[in-house]
Amino acid sequence: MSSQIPTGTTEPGSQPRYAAIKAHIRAQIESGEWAAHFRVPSENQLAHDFSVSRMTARRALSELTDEGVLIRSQGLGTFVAEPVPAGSLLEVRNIADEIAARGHSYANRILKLEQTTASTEVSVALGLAEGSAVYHSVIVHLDNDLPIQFEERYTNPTLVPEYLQQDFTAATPNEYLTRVAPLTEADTTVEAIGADDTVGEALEIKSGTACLQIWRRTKSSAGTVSFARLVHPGNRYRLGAQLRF
Amino acid sequence: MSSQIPTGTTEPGSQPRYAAIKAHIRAQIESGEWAAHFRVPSENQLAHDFSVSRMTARRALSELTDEGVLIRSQGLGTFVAEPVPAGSLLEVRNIADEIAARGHSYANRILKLEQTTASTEVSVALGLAEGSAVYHSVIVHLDNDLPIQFEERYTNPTLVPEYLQQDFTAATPNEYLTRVAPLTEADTTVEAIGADDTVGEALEIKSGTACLQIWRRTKSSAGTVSFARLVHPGNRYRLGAQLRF
DNA sequence: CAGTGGTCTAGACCACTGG
DNA sequence: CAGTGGTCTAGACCACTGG
Repeated sequence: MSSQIPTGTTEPGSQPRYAAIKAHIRAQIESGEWAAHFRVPSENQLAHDFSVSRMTARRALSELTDEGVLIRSQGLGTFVAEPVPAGSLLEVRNIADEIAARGHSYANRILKLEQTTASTEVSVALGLAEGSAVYHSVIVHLDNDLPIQFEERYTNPTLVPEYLQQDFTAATPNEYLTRVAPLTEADTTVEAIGADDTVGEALEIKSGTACLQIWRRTKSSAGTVSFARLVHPGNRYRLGAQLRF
Repeated sequence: MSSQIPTGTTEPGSQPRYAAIKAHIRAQIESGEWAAHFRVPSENQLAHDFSVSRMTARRALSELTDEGVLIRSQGLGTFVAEPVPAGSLLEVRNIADEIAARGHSYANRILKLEQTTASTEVSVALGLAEGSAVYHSVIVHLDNDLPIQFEERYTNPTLVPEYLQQDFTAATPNEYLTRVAPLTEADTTVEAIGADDTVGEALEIKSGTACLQIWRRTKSSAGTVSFARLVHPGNRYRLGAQLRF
């Protein structure tokens, strides 16, 4: 980092300077030198230490934040992030129970609870005509006050007419539905996505953060009960399964 | 975007300018105006259209690229990305067969095939003493020449002594292991991660891109055969399961 | 208040692609 | 060659946090 390099140029064959700074920070964390919650040097400090502009130091910190390695807070500083909890995959468990089983406190935020009309996707999933009335809820579930699941759910009003009258702060949709329309079948799809703006805001993470997105269609003996989209911040959740053959 | 705004300032209460540009691009894509493979305006064009500096236009394009919405190529331009394929979850299927089942061409790149010593994590997973000799392979699997899985695998040399002598361009590790040490049990963990630099390079995606990471420990009657880490680009892969109760 | 991160500018040089 | 995206600078103003 000592030789003079002209603007916008990188030494041939070497990595970009922001990448060198990222590597340095990762190395400190992996060696244990910088533990979780350790406050890493500020943008200005790194810019000085590595003889780069603040924008370049900033890029290193921003990318590591996007990658879940660091956490930034305006006015406070940048800190080393910490590891993750875990959930179940082959069962359809109630998130509140999962959290309680970990000995953590559970809470939620109800963002929407309304009747709406079925989009093409929702109508196909629930086996209803397009434009039919469906119930729609959006709830954020919190583990020790930290958002851990964004739940968007469409429910068949014929099978669960009382859905909108429930108090979901007391019992989650999963808990309620399991009681009134026992589960006989579930289709699940799992994928990784970058959070969009809506999800990012709800989960208090940056747009683009890697998230586990689970689509789940649940059926009871009477038909398809609901269609849910569950989004978990990648660094705050895992799914596990033990298979036997 | 017409009023003069001083440097570094945003109109109070409004979103940042890069966010406005992102929203505009998303709107074009969602309305169908810009289909997959459509070439979006260049950084300079957007900078001119929105009266911002190129760095600000660039930020909008970069973030959308990180989020899997766009694909960028130096010298060519920036293009609208397209939707995704899908795989299976409850079985342990051979990726080459999955790809063939979709009617696509399969190929792979063998990055490593070596003997090494077991780290703490690997020794625990395989039930060996720390520092024991283990076989290690790193292979990238391609679907129609597009990287779709980064497979890093540690194998127990006692149970599969011929592992390093195999030609994995002809039969994948999964295929070979299934033949010589039939599967009796598998532990699977699924999570979302942002790609690190190694994985990003191997999968030809940007560091930080959302990926599905699957940890899988496979056992046969004789013991734990191998411990694998499978990383899929989030926008190129899905896992599905149908559960019955 | 000084220090932090967040947004933004107007330039620069570079590697890479197609024609 | 002109046009594209990739890296980088040296400044600016801002909102926010703690003391």
